[in-house]
Formats: sequence, structure tokens, C-alpha cells
Amino acid sequence: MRATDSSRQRSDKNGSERAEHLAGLIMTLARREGMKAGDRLVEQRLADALDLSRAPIRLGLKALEAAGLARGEPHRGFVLAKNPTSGAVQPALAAVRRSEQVYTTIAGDVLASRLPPDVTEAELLRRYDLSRAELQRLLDRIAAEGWIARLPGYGWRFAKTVSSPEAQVQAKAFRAVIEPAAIAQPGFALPQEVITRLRERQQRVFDGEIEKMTIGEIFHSGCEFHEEIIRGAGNPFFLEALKRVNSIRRLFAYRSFADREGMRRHVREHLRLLDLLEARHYPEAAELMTRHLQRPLVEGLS
Amino acid sequence: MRATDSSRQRSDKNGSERAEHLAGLIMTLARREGMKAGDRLVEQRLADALDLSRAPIRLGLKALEAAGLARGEPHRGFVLAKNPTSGAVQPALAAVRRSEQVYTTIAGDVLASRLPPDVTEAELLRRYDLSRAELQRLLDRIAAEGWIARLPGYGWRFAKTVSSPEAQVQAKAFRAVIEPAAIAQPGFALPQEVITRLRERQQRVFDGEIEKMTIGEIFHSGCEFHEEIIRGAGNPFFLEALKRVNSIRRLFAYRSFADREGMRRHVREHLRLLDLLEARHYPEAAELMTRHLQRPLVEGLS
DNA sequence: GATTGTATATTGTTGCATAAAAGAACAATC
DNA sequence: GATTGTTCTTTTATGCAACAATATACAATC
Repeated sequence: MRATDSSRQRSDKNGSERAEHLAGLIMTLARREGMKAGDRLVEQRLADALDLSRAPIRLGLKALEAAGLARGEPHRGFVLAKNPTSGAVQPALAAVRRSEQVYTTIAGDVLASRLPPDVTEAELLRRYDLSRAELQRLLDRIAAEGWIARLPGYGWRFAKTVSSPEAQVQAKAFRAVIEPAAIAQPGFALPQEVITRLRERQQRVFDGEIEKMTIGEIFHSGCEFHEEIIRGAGNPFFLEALKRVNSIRRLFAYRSFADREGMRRHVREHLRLLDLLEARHYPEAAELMTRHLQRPLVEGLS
Repeated sequence: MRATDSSRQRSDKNGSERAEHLAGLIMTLARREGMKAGDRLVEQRLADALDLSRAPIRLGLKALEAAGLARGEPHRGFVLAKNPTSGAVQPALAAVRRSEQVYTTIAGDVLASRLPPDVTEAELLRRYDLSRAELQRLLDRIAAEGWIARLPGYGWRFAKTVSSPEAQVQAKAFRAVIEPAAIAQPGFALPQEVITRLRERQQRVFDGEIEKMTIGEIFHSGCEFHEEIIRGAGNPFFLEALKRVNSIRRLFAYRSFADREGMRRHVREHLRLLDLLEARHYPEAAELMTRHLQRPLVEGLS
């Protein structure tokens, strides 16, 4: 049922997991910044943007080079080799962190009630092949996302919330309260450049990219859209609350039906919303957001 | 500036910190359950209520006995020696966990900007006298409360949120959205016994207990009140969101001015709210909640 | 003058041995 | 029959040393 215990070798066939992860961060950043093939990847700038020092950035750049996504010459630094579209990145950087896989497995096991509500760390260690330290990080992360909590003695308890079938409906109801309210807040404002960026992205999705995206990407894109908008209220409590809800929604996102046509309608609504926001018709925007979040069908994204 | 390094002796003059903490949990529970002097403290019941086994409960009971708050006879278990009023408990159980003290110190240092926004664990270890393990627990807790986050490399970053002066206003604005909305949710309902319990408690406070309470207690009581009510929506996302806001508000709660008269008005409003809720006049209750949260003066509690 | 390359200092992680805490089972007592 | 007392097992915490990752400072290069 499980791999032998001591078989946890790192997957160092060429680059370490860590380096590939860093490479991924760099590419994601490059895409967000709208960089093109040929643009320079300046170490210090990347380091500042990612809240890291140059040392790990360097590792990432080397990994990118190894993957053919960047080219480097001595004393001249690195340069993007390809446009950083989502399609180009994934296949080249295949390494998925193991703790990430376990995270997914646990999430699935919880949703399917294959795990009891109360578990000890020792049980989890036996069940999933992890080191103690990895498990603890994972548990802390899950705790931060709000679907597990330490018991006072030994062990942890999964939130009933997650596995309950109503969770999706409740999440939606909550969002239907905070998102329009955020838009209706007195100081609400969205910088023009944010609107532009969001519109470009949604437009691209609408114009066909959606066919090539995985469920996970579609979901992620939707979350980003809504989070950027709620940020406009300038009140971190709104943003934080939405992020938390989204981190839980992500758990059952993969279950949702991939109704591409419904998604297109959904994205069109995003575009309309942006129009209203740009025109500063906030009350109308808030109202549209309410309706948007009350639509029955396309539960997966939003 | 700091205590010598190896001076971290446990405060074992008689009972351990841990035992006193457990004793505190038992007393808190006893008060919540409305127990009186003379009532039996059945181990298994306490264990179930606190999600622990009998072993730690036992320690707590012994500590209670040592503190004169419980009496035990062989084979007959323990019995409450005094009514578990808040006044009786505090002086007898003086041990405050050290990590709790450090928590408070850090909170103060952050609020007063005596700490830089980015800190390494090593810096914190040097600054506060803690073991590595204690510090990590503390950081995880603070992260769960949402006012610090790991940086991708070494170190942690405090949320700008907390030290910013607008935080209080923003917290209030957020609550003014979610709390009335929760009451207005379709399925909202509050069990009669909850209403009764809340009313008793608020009435006691109103009838004079308020004069004897510390700022911390008043604040805590207010949070409990609002959290119990929002729970009535049956939607855990509302409750969770409120709890998070409250855990941050607690940080600057102690600063607020102790305007007892204002607080009495505030508590009277709580009582009126309970009347409306009992009568199931939810729209009116929601409206009152909105006004309640928009009152300018008594920011400390609510 | 900015950026990269390299060496060094600092910081945090991991695994392990040991100690402490909690849980569970069962006997003793009321 | 329920509850406490006792014992034994399991689980987790802690401190430490070796190790890995990150940060920093400064020289080399464009």
C-alpha cells in the first residue's frame, strides 16, 4: 500500500525540486509583468519582486536555462528565451513538489471521508510517506487555510465544514455578501492599470485560451480576478476573508463540471463588470456582482 | 537588556505551568456551564468537554486543589470549592504561560513599531528569551491570527495592517458588513437556550459586574457575544471571518479608553438586540446590528 | 554605474536520542 | 453501574549537532 520507508530520494536527475520551483516563480512573475522573449532577467529585480536574495534567484535562472526557457551568457546575465505563456512553462518544469502531491491526496481523502475527523500525526506519518518535518509544515499550512485545527492534546481535527456538502453553497453565500459590499464601500477605487490588466487577461481567456486551460488554471484565474477587485476596497479584511474562502473552495474545485460554454458566459460577465468599474458606476457594479455570485450553474469557477 | 541566557527555569515552586493552565481551562468551563460551589467535577465529562483524555484533566484538578478552588477525597473525585466567578480564579492561578507574555510583548512592540516589518527568527530569539520551539509555536499562532507571514526565504513579515492606524476603522467597516448580513441570511436562527444564556451574561455585566472587569475581560465578553450571534447563520464562513477580525482587534483592544458609561449603553444595546432576535424580528435585528456597529464612541469593545 | 560572479556569514532545517505528555485499558472503589 | 486510581502504551516535544539554504559583502566585468 505504501512505498518502502527509506525510499524518499530527492528527484535530482538534473535540477533539484527547489530550483524548479524557483524557476516557476520567476516565469509566473515574468508573465504577470508582461515580459516577452528576449527581455533581460535582472537578478536583483527578480529578487526584490519575489522577496528573496539573489542566491536562490540564481538557482532558478539556471533551472530555467536547463529547461530551455532562458538563455544565459557569462557576465551578461539571463534573457527570456520564450514568451512566458502558461503553455510553455508547465511541460518544461515538470517537478511537482512532493508535499504538494500529499496535500492533494489528503484533501481528496478528507473530501471523500476516507480519513476520520480526528487524526494523530503518527497516523498520518504511517499513511502518507513523509518526514515529520514535512508533515508539520503541511499541517500548519492546512491549518492556516482553515480546514484543520490542533486538538489541545495529541492530534488534529478536520473541520466539518470541508467535507460537508453545503460548504460550496455557504461559501457562495458568504461571497455574495462581502464582494458586493466591498465594491459599495465609500473609498472603493480600482487603478486604471489594474482594470486594464484584468481586462486583457479575461479577454484572452474569452477569446479561446479557455479551451486550453485546465480546471485548476481556470479556477485560479477566477480567484485572482475577484481578489483583485475586492482589493479595491482598500480594506485588508475583505481581501483576507475572500482569500480564505477561496483556499477552501479550491479543495472541491476539481470536482466541478467543466462546462466551457457556461464559463464563457461567466467570463463575459467579468468583462461587463470591468466596464462598470472603469466607469465608476459602483452601485451598479455591486449589483452585478451580486447577480454574478447568485448564478446557479457554473459553481466551479466564479 | 535581557535576562541571562540559561536562566529559563520553570516556575515549579509547586505546580507546573501546564497544570495551572489546565486548571484554568477547567474553571472557565465550569463557569460557562454555570456550575456552583459543591458541584462534582467528573473527570470523564471534563475530558470530553475539553477534547482531552483524563490524564491531563487529573493534573488540572490537582492544581485546582492546590489553589484551593477544588476539594478532593480519595475515590470520590473532586468538587468545586468556590463559585467559579472570574474574580476567584485569577489570583489563585497566577501562572501565566511565558509564551503568552512574550506574545503580548511582541504585539506591543509591533503596534509601537519597535520591531521592523521584516524579522528573522534568529533576531527574535535574541530579542526575546525563548527556546526555538516556543518561538516557532508562537509564530505559527500569530500567522494563524493573520498578522505575520513567512517570507519565501528566511524571515517573517508583519502585516502592515496591524500597526496601521486605520486598522480599527477597517475592522469595524468589515464587521458592519458581515454581522448584519449574517442575521439577514435565510436560515438564520438562534436556539432559545443560547439567547437565554447570552441574556443572562449581558444582564450580569449590565448590573454592575462591568465595574469589576478588566478591559481584557470586557473585550472578550463582547467578542463572545457577537460570535455566538453570527453563529446563528449556520454558515461557518461568517463565524470564521469574524473570529479572525476579532483576534486582530484584540491586539489594540487594551489601548482603548475605559469609558464605563459608554459601555453600559453598549451592553443595553446588546440586550435590545437579544429581544429582537428572540422575537425573530430578523430584519429589525440586522438593522440594529448595523447601527450598533456604526456607533462612533466605544470602539474598544463592541 | 549597474550588473554579475564569488566568497563568507547568517539563518533555518533535519534527524536523532531522550524526555514528557497524553491516551487507553483495566482494576479498585464507591 | 458509574467513577476513580493505576499501569502501560503511544504519541509528541525538546535540545543538539550536522547540514542545507539564504543573505550579504565585495570584487570582477560589462
